[in-house]
Amino acid sequence: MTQSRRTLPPLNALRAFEASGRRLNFRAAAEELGVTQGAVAQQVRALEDQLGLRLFLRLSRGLALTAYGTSYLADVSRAFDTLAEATGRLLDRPETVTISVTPTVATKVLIPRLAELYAALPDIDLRTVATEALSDFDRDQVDIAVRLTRPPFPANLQAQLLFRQELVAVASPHLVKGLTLPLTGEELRKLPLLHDSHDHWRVLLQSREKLPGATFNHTTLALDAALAGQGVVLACRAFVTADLEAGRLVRVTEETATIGPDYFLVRKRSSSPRKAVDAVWDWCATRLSLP
Amino acid sequence: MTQSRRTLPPLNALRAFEASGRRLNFRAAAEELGVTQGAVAQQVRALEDQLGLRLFLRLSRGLALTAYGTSYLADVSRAFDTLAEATGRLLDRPETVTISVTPTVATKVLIPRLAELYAALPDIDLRTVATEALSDFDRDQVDIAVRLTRPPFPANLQAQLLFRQELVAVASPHLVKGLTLPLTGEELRKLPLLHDSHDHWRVLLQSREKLPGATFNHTTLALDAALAGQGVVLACRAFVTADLEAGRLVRVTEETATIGPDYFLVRKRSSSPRKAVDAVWDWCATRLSLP
DNA sequence: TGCCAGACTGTAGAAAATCTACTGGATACG
DNA sequence: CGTATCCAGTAGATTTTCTACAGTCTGGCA
Repeated sequence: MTQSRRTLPPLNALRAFEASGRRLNFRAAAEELGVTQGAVAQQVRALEDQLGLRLFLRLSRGLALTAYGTSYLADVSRAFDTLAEATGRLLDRPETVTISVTPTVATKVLIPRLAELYAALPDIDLRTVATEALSDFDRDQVDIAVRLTRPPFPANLQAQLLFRQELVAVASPHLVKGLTLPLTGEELRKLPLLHDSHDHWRVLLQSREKLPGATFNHTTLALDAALAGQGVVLACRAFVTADLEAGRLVRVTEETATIGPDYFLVRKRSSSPRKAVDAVWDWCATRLSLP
Repeated sequence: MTQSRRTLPPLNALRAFEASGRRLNFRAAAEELGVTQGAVAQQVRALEDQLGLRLFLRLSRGLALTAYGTSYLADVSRAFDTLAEATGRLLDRPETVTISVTPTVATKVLIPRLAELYAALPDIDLRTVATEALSDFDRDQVDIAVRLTRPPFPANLQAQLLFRQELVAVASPHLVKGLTLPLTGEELRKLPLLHDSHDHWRVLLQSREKLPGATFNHTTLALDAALAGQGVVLACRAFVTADLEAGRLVRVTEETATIGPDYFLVRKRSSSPRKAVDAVWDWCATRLSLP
């Protein structure tokens, strides 16, 4: 078997034989394979030559299989069917699309819209992977990512801007009850400030010093704290839109600061686009960007 | 299915994947396939690219199959096994060798030596086809032929002289009982002459006229008539050697006439010689030629 | 009968796929 | 740390494959 693996006939010639045997006509087989009649005839001739026997009888009008050809065709067809089925299964596998996002994007942007995604693309099984950083599309079997990045992008990546980091200062309405909004800088500094690992307060307040206040390693945690009335958090507008609309948070100043880098939808360019990935990509591009 | 036949991945890439998956090492797979490591890696990369998913995890030291790779490998291996088995069956088929000869050669030369052939090559199953003319090696699935022909031969044919047409006049000893051998031309003309379709008597006797006597459409029939004492036949020495040695026939004159064309062993040149055919060819070349 | 259409064969040159030969990066092992 | 052994990636060479076209053969048709 190992032996015969090495002496397998040219596979493309086998494919030509299989098609020709099914159609009993080189021209039809050629059409099916997308080549010319001569190419198929040549391949089959080479195969017969290598095997040292005729697979077809050449009739004046078409082909007929020899006894050898008939039995060989049955086996070869079976093998190609196996390959076709296996490949089909591989490609038609449950349309799982894996999206890799930061924890904050997951909590604040993606998860709230999952129901909508499911309604729009019911056949797609989305796997959400929340990690701080994406190491490798292939290794992690990730189809699409949302990442904080900036151009230029490597040629093998496709990237589309989702939203910029438009920072707004927000707090629970309970925290600022009795104060007039927007707050002045003076008033703001008196409130507890909540920090995430990006520490954008210094940018917004143009402060050189380290500002006091609780620190969280994920923006989403700082936001949770803000929702709980524990302070004012500076967050990307995209992450708080829903909470603002629902009145769970309020903007405490009118200032905004847009800083880089930006949130991009990213994927690897592939020569064989998967429909499900395309669909999720398109959905993300429209629904995850700010209106 | 017809659909997926068209979208089958590149077959050579599948073969590279199969070997790599078995060995879990591109270099080993490359060696098995007789190419370089780069070639295999390239093929596998192209396959993964087309399928749009990773089949292998590239580890620092070798490869590991992904989940997709594992299940795909099983199916692809199965398909290649099918092909290998089918091809093996086709090539290891009972070693039938077909030899096409004229009826006379069959009766007088080949069949008397079949036992010897079987003793020399017991694993070979010889199929003897006796026909007046050979139309087509391929069409008739003929491996070797013995034919009356003359050079030059087409480049795709291999030919080897077996024996020339050395005509001798023979008769049953009963027919010439009482006569002194060799006969004179005079005496010869008084005996019944047996004719086959070649009608060589006119050559030997330098006769312009049509000579009288029974006519047979095969030399072998004329010889049978001679054996039965019905006349004198002019036949190729090669066809009567055994009967002469056994005393069933005697030469009635000492004259011989060698005429063209000659008997040649002929076969089609093939890029994939079959051992059994080679063996029969060699046997014929030595055993069927005159000593 | 003569001729055309449609089938395959065979071949030379063009086009494409594949391979080789490297360079380079990563990791395990002593 | 240096060495050996993986795999990745690339450019150019090589080989394979395809196309285009000329030939041959045969059946059907006027």
